[in-house]
Amino acid sequence: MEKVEPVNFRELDKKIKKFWEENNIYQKVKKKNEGNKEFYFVDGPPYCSGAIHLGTAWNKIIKDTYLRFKRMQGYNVLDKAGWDMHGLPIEVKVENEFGIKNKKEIETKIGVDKFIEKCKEFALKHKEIMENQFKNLGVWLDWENAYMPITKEYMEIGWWSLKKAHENGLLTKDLRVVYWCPRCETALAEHEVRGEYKEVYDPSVYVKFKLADEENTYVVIWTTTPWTLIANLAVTVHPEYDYTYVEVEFDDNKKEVWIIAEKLVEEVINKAKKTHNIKNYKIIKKVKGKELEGIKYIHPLLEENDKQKDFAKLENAHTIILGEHVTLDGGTGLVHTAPGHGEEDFEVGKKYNLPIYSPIDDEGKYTEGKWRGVFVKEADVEIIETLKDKGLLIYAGKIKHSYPHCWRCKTPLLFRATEQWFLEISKIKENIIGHAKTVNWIPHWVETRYINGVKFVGDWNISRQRYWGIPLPVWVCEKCGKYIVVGSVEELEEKMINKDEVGEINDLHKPTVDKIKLRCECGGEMKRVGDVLDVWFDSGLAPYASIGIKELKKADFITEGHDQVTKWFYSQHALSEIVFGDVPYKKCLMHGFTLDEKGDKMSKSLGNIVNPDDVVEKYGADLLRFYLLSANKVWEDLRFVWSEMDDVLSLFNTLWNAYMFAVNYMVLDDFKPDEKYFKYLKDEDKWILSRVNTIAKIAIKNLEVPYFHTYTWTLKDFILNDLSRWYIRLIRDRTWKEKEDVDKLAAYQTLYYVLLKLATILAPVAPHTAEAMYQNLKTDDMEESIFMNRIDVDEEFIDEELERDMAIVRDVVDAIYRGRDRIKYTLRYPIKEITIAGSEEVKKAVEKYSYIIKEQGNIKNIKFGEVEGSKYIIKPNYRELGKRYRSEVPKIVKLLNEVDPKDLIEKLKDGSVELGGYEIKPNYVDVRLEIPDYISGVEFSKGTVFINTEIDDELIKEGLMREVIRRIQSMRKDMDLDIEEKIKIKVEGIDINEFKNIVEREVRGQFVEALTPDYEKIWEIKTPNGEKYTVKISIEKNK
RNA sequence: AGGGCGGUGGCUCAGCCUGGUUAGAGUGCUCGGCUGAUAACCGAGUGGUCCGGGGUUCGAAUCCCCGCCGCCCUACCA
Repeated sequence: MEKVEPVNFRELDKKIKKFWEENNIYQKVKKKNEGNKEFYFVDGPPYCSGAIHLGTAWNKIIKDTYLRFKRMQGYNVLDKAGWDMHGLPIEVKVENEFGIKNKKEIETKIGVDKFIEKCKEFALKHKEIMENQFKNLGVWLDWENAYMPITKEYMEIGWWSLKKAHENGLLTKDLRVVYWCPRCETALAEHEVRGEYKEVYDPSVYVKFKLADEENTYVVIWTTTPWTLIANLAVTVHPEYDYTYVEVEFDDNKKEVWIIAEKLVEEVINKAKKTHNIKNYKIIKKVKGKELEGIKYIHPLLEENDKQKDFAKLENAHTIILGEHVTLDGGTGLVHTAPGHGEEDFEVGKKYNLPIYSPIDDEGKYTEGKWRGVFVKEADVEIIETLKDKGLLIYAGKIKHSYPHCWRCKTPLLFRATEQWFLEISKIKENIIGHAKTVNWIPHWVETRYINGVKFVGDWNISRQRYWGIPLPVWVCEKCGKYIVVGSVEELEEKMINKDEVGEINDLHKPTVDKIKLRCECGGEMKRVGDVLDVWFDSGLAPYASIGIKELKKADFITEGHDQVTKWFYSQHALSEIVFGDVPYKKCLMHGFTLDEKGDKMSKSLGNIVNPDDVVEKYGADLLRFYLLSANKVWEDLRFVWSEMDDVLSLFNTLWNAYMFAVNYMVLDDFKPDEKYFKYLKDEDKWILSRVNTIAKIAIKNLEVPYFHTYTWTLKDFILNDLSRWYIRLIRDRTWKEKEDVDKLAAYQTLYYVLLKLATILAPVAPHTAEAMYQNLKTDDMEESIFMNRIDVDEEFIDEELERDMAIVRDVVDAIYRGRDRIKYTLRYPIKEITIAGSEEVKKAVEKYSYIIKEQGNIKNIKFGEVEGSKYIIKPNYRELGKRYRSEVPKIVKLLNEVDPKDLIEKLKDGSVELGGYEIKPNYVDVRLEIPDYISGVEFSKGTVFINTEIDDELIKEGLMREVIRRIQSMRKDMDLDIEEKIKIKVEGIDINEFKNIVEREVRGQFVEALTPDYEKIWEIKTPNGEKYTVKISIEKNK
C-alpha cells in the first residue's frame, strides 16, 4: 500500500487505461475464464459513418458494465465488438466526397471499383475513430477480432443465408409497390423509412371524374399526389359506407350531380365554394358503396396519356371498385386508385385484375404521355392547371402532412411498382411472434411492443439498386429466365464459366462478382442481377455470421435503444427464423435515448449536443458511466443535466476520501492486512462487514436482471451513509490509538476488507476507480487485476439482526443531535442522562450498543423507560390489521382509541389482548409518546429520546476541554502541520489541568510553561450556561 | 389512427408489480451547528391538488375505467 493523494478522476482514467494496455489485462482476464461456462453476447453494430454521441456511449457503457459483471462471475464471455459498414449512408457521403450529383455518375465518372474502394476506406477510417472513443469510456470488448460485414467470410454467410431462405421457399421476386428514392435511384425497405416521416406541404386537390353512362354526373376524389392521376385506373369506395348523389346548383342555374360519401358532403361543398359559385345543393339519392361497384367513368387525363385510352377498354379499368381500406376521415370517401403507386391501390388493383401501371423511370421522371421526361413532382402544377381548364377541378389547396423521405439524402420518396426481391415474412409471422414470447424482455412490456410491431410488418424487400453492399447472390439465365441462388464461393467457382477472365475470388463486392458468369441448365449464360442487399440484412446476420458459424447460437444477452425494437431486434430475429426457425437471443434489454436538459432530442440544428468526450475530459469516464447508469431507469429516456455530474463527483470524492483516510492511516502505522485481526472485531466492525456483504448481494441480484439504477443507488447509499457518515465516524477515535492496539488493527482490517469488497462491487460500473483502489490495496498473493476476482458474497458476515439494531442506534443518535440542536446544547458538552422510550426491540438495541450512543451523542448515562408526565399513544398498524380484519378496521381503530393506552401496552407485553371481541396482537399497534412541553424530547422512527438538560460544572469543564481541543486542532490545520507532527502548547485564560493528558493525546502536543510561539490566537468561548471565557492558545512546532 | 411508455416539491429522480402509519432521496434556497479523511458532514425550515375525473376498497401515488399532456413506435391520409 502506498499513501493516497487527492484524485483527478480523468488522470486516474488515463493511468489505469495505460496499466491495462501495458499489461494486457483484458487478454489475461479472458484467458483466465477460458474453458468456463460461456456467456454469448452479440454487439449491436453501430454504423461507421461518424463520431459517437452520448447515446452510443450510453449503449456501450451498459454493455460494458454488464459484461464486466459477467466476467467477474467467471463466465467465458464472448464479446466481439461489431460494426455496420455497408449501405446508403456511406455511399451518400462518398458521393459527396467525389462531388457527384447522381447515381449514374458513379458508373460513368468514377467507376464502380473506385467507388467501392472509397466506401471501404471511409468505413474503416470511421471505425477507427469510434473505436478509440469507446475505449476512452473504458469499454472492454474484443476490438481486435471485431466483426465487419464487409469481409468475404461474413458476406459469404449472407449468401448462404439467402440460399437457405430460397430453399425454404421464403425468397421471392415480385412486382410490388415500394418506397423509391428518385435521387439514390433505389428501392427502400419499410424500416429504412421509419422515423423518416417529415411534415411537408403538398397539394390537396379535389377532382371530379365524369361518369361514362350517366349524364352530368361525377365522382369526386381527393388526392395529395396529382402526378399519380396519370396512372389512375379506378376509384375505390367502401362497400358498407353511405354515399350520396348531391345535386349542386351554381349561380348560373346550371346543375350537376356529384357522388360523395354522405359524411363528407358538407366539407367537400365548402371547399368547392371557395372557387365555385354554388348557390345551393341537395342530396337526391343515397346508396351503399357496394351499389356503386362497376360504374364507369371517363379518365380525366385521357388526352394527355394515350395509354389510358387503351386501358379504358379493359374490363374493370376506369370504374368504381370496392375496398375496405377506404376511410371517411378526410377527402371525399372515394379514393383515387393508381395500382402502380400505392400499396393498397396495388392490392385492390390486383384483385380487380387491373394493370400495375407505373409510367416513371428510376429518377422519377415520366416515361410516357404529355409530361414525358418531367420529374413527377414538378408536373403537379401543370396537371392541376390542365384539370382546371377541363373544368374538372373542384378545389386545389395545400395540406401539411407527414410524408416519408429518404433516410440519407432526405429526398421525398415516391411510391412506385417495381420488381424487387423479398423475404416472405408473411409466411412465418406466427412463428416469429411465438418465439418472441420465449425471450426475456427487459422491461417486460417490450414484448408487447415488439409483437405489435411484427404484426404490422410486411414482407421484407431486401434488394437495393445500389453498389456498397453484399451483392445479391442471384444469377439469372439470359436465355430461359431461370435463376439460381448461390450459397458460397466454392459453389460459385464450381459453376462459373469465365474463370480466366475473373481470376481468384478474394472479395465478394460488386466489381468482382458482377464479372462472373454461370452456365444454365438450358445451356444459356447466367448473369448476376445487379442488386445489392439491404444493409439491415447485414446486421441481421450478426448472431451467427459475427462468429463465423452456420448454426443457431442464441445470444445470452443483447441490448439496444428503443428505436431498434422494430429494427435490429427484429431483423436478426426474422433472419434466424427464416434460416433456423428460432429466435437468436435469450435476454433482450431495451434502453432509452439521451435527451438534453429540457427533454429535447439532441440535434445539430438545435445545437444542444453533448459530446461524451467532453464529459470524460471534465469528469473522467467512471463518473459519466455512473451517472448514465444511475440517473434513471435505463429503459427510459435520459435527460443529461450537466450539474448532475457534480453530484456524482461529490459521491466519488467521498468514496476516494474514505479510501484515502483508511489507507493513509494504515500506511502511517505500516499496517499489514491479516485475517487474524478479525478476532478483535467490535460491533461496528461486524456491522459494516455485514452491510457490505448485504450490499454485494443486492448489487449482484440487480446487475443480473439488469436493474442498473438499483445497483448504483445501493452503492451510493452505502458509500455515503454507511461507510462515510457512520462507520468512519464511529472508528475515528480508534485510528488515533497506539500502534499495536488490536482495537485499531481490527478497524484497519475491517476497512481493508470493506474497501476491497466495495471496489469489487463497484468495478463493473466504475472500472478505473475500482482498479486503482485494488492496485494499491492488493498484496502480492492476489490476482493482478480486480477483474480477475469474483464478485460474490461472504454469507458468514451477514447478520441481519445487527443491521436492524444498528439502524435503531443511528436513529437514536440522530435524535440526540436534533434534540441538542433544539436546546442549543452543542455536542462538545456532555449530557448527563437521556431516557429512551420505545418497544422491546428498541430497548434491546439500545442496551446492547449503548456505548455507541454514549460516544456519539456525548452522553454520560442512558436510561430506558418512560419519563414522568409523558402520555402514551396507541397507533394502529393498518397494514397488519387490514390483513386480518379487512373492512372491520375502522371499528377496531375506534376501540383502540377508547382504551387506556398504558393499560393496553402493559397487557400487550404478555402477548395478545382481546378487545371488543377482536384479538389484538402486539404487532397490530405501535406505541408512541406524547411529549409534555416541559421536557425536552425528540421522536425517532421507533420511539422517543428524552434529554436531561441539567448542567453541572463537571459537564461544563469537560465541554471546555473539547472546545480547547477543537481550537488547537483548527490551529494545527491553519499551520498546515502533518498529522504525525508533535507540538508544544500553552493555554491561558482557562483551567484545564484536569484533562491535561487527554488534550495532549488528542492534539499530539505537550503542555509547557514557556515557548516561542509559531502561532498564537485569542479565542472567545461561550458555554451553554452563559459563561464566557477569553482563551489564548499558543503553539510551537517541535523542531 | 393504433400500440407502448411517462406525468410525484423549483430541478433530477425513487416509491407503483405485491394498496396500509406523517409520500421519500438528492439538489436548490433560508437559518443554525460540526469538522485533522471529506471541494465534506449534521440539524431545522422552505417547498407536494402524487396530471384531471370517476370507480373498486375500511383505506388508493399504488389496482380498474375515462380523459388531458409529453415522448416513442407503427400506420399513413389515397
